Amino acid sequence: MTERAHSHPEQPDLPELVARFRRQSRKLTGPRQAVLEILRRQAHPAASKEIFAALPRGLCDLATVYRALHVLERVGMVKRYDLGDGIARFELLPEGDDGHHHHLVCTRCAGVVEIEGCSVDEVEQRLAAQNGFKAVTHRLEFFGICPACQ
Amino acid sequence: MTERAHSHPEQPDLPELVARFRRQSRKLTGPRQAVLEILRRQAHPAASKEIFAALPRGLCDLATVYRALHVLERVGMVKRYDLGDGIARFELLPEGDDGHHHHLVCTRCAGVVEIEGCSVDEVEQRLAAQNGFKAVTHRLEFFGICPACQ
DNA sequence: CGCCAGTTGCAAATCGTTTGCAGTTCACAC
DNA sequence: GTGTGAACTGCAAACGATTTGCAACTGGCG
Repeated sequence: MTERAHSHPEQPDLPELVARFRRQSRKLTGPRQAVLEILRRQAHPAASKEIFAALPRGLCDLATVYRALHVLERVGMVKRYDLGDGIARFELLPEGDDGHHHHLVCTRCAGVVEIEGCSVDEVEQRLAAQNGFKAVTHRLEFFGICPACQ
Repeated sequence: MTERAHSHPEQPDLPELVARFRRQSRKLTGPRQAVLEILRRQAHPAASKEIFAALPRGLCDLATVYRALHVLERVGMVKRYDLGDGIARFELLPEGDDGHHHHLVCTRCAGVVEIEGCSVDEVEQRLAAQNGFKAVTHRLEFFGICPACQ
């Protein structure tokens, strides 16, 4: 399963991303720019290692990719997803968007379908009220077997 | 946050669990029985290490706890949860129940509230139909700040 | 009572991720 | 430009959860 269905119809271009990053008063280095460029082309959450592998050979160390992803997450340009295997995956975040959405993951081939919209918000509200919690959010991912794997 | 709210009102007793386990044609050993006994007393998902720590000192190796939990999971007596930190947690499963439910986790103190019921099933159905997926399930956990931590 | 597949302890191995440290470089000041 | 210091990077070692190889051990059936 490799389809890149209806997702991120219009990824921002590199210059725009770079500008956004600079606005956060961060140093724009080769590795960071390259990581942004890779993320820009991903239709689905990408693991650190995948990003590393997609980088021009030897551009930088794996540790640097991890550090770059942390910075990008901290400044809100990237969102971390946990798709159920213990591997962190990252997606570029549109400016000013919290990027809240979910995924449908094939448990056979690990293929991913992006799900737009989220209907759990009311539940969230109710839970917060009932339990006195603040700042309630949620993590929701779907798993199943995709057509190709059945 | 340590409250053990409205959860598992009636945990099965040890003999019953032991019988269930035996029915799966597994060897009932000291460590396994002890792990069941610990799980029986948990109101919330417990990490392998917590279970290990709660065991009579020196009863068995940590590796054995991991192995026991795997067996219990395989025979459907225990369910694994991922509460967002990279640590597996386990809850005893009532017989014949798939134990599907969710949790509300405090991001400050890691306290857990058990959530009963689940309203995502219709969404699940729709996703399966729309994407041609089979056997669709989901993983949903809520995070927030509990009253005591605010 | 004996056997042996299933279990266990122990230590070493994995795997994703993080970190200490010394050397390098970006971005702003002059 | 050129200098400078804070940020950044490479490398290798450290980490923490979990798994595994292997030899010794033990439930539970015959």
